[in-house]
Amino acid sequence: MARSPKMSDVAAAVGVSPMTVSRAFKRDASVSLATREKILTTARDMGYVFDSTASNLRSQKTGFVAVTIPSINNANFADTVGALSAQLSHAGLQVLLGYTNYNWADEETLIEQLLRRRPEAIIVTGGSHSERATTMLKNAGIPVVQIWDEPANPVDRVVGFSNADAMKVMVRHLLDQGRRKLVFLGGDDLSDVRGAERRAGFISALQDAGLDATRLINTGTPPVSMHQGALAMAQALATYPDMDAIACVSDLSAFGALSECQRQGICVPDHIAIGGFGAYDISAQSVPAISTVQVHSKKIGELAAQAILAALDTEKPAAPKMQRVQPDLIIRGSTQSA
Amino acid sequence: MARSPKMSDVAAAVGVSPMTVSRAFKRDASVSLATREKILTTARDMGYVFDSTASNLRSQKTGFVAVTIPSINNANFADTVGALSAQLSHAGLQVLLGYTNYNWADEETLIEQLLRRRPEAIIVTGGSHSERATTMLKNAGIPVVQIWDEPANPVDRVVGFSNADAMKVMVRHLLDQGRRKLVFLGGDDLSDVRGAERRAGFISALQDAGLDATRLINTGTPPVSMHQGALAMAQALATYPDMDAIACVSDLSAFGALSECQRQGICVPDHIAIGGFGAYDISAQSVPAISTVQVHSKKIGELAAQAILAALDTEKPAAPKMQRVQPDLIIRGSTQSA
DNA sequence: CTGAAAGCGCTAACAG
DNA sequence: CTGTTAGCGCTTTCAG
Repeated sequence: MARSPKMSDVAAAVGVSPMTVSRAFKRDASVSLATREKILTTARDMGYVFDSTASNLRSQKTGFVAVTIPSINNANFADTVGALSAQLSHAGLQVLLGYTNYNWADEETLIEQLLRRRPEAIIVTGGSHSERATTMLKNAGIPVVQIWDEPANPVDRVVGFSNADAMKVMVRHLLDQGRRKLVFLGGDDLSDVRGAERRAGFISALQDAGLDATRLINTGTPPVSMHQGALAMAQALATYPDMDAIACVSDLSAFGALSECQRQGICVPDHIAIGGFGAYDISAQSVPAISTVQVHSKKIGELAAQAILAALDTEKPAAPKMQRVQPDLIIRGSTQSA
Repeated sequence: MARSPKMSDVAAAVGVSPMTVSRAFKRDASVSLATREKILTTARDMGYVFDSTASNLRSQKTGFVAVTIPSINNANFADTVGALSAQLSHAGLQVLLGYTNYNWADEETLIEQLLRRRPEAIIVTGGSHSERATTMLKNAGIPVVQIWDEPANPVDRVVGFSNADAMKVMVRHLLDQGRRKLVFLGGDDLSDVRGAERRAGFISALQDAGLDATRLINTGTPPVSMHQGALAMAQALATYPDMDAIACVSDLSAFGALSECQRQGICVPDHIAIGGFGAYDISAQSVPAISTVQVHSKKIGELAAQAILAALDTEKPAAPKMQRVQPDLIIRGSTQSA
């Protein structure tokens, strides 16, 4: 197969200048209807494929928005990215996605790799990064949005919430149900910043209530799976036989905990109440359904996209730098008798 | 903030030619150790960020591998993409991901968008596409890998399996357990090619056994959620009160079906056996655990990456065009009494 | 509405 | 090991 045709090849075939072909490929550019049609038909017949790499260099616009998430295999982040992609694609922007593996070093490398591609904006999950990563973000000269967190020192824009406060709401609900001997499952790993914040919220809420806040079960490195949740629940039951409630770092571990209870013949919620986090599908479908914290993953994606579009559109007034997407408590059977 | 520095700015600051700076940024290029170190330090101090867009144009290499999946929110495809990304990143290649929304028209647009970015290879999920999409893939002049399917007319390379055969194995297992009144859940939508194939496998296996193969429950457009699975199960129970087994298009719908049985007080597997598909985490953790078809999502990603790397490396001998990743039946409590 | 000239920032190719 | 020259394929800019 021969070298793939370029714009000048199409131009020669049609009998116009390359510039006219270039215009024919833009929505708004002024080209006569007949000429445009002829160009597009000819281009298609020749198998011409527009070369973005050249366009990007000359126009200094790539149409990329870089996005980092801890892991691709997480329904919450997937929802955020899905909403983000959908919104941005309307504006002709494409998501360039990368995974940090819940790891600062990987994140730093990733951010550098992504910035080399000259994205027009960058969205990072989380509010704490290595020093160099923070510097790179600050100096990138493009809009930066931190999501899924509420950083003390934001780099630029933020669309997030306080993971600690969200967990406090769940703990207070468990206390309202009369539970007093609470255990927390997960969030011990330093690399899982949001998990650690949820754990801190658990501790803080119990201390406020004057209750024992030291019952914490470790699950190791994130992501915390259903299976790890089940193992941790078995450990919790062995360590704290008098426990009457457990708050889990996510719905996945909560479901693992629930299934472990079922295997051991422990009744949920009568004997032990289980609280989840994240409003994954599983929490609505399990029997009993699991009470959880709805974090509005899609909404975060939508707002982040809008923040980007507003920042990129110099015509529009600046949007607020910080947008809080307040999580909601969803009460279900796992914490409340029928 | 001033215009971001370019290579020639770094070169001027260090007192070398831009070419030497360029070489300093390549792993293997020959530059004296002292010079390279000085260049890298100076570049960092200046906040220089290498510009891939220029490099891509000049060297005619982008380092991108385009990948299409139906939906980002699917643990199976996420596993495949995760394995793919990990393998390719070792070779300095970055995944450029796009979603087809289980839709041929969207896929066609997406493939065109991706090809404009000049990826060095493209991996598409599924083996059937619009005519124009197929043409674009064939003419792209880069390695193409179709995954998760076994197309009758492959475009180029394939890493997949027969969804119909995989479902047949599940149906035969149900028959071996003495079940005779089987229902299939899902796979009716034309856009879900793999679901439709599984359904075809169900029908074929039952016909081979001389049994009624007409008990099919529709679930509408993919992806089929847990909730849709539960609704469909309720419909199945109402329509076919004498059913003794149900084969589901995925573990998610199987879990929805299981939870619906639990809500209705129907015992699984004693009264009804439930078969899933995909070996999602949920199938191992539910009570009872769900028998499923393990499709080796990660392995598919790894082999696809290797196929790409082999195709890109002209030194290496050509890998086989078609690689079958045979699914395995996993038998658990949902189809077999303890 | 269309065209000509120049150049985006980097690197292939060649020279030393 | 280092430098020079030219140009990747498109689009900005300026003319007409």
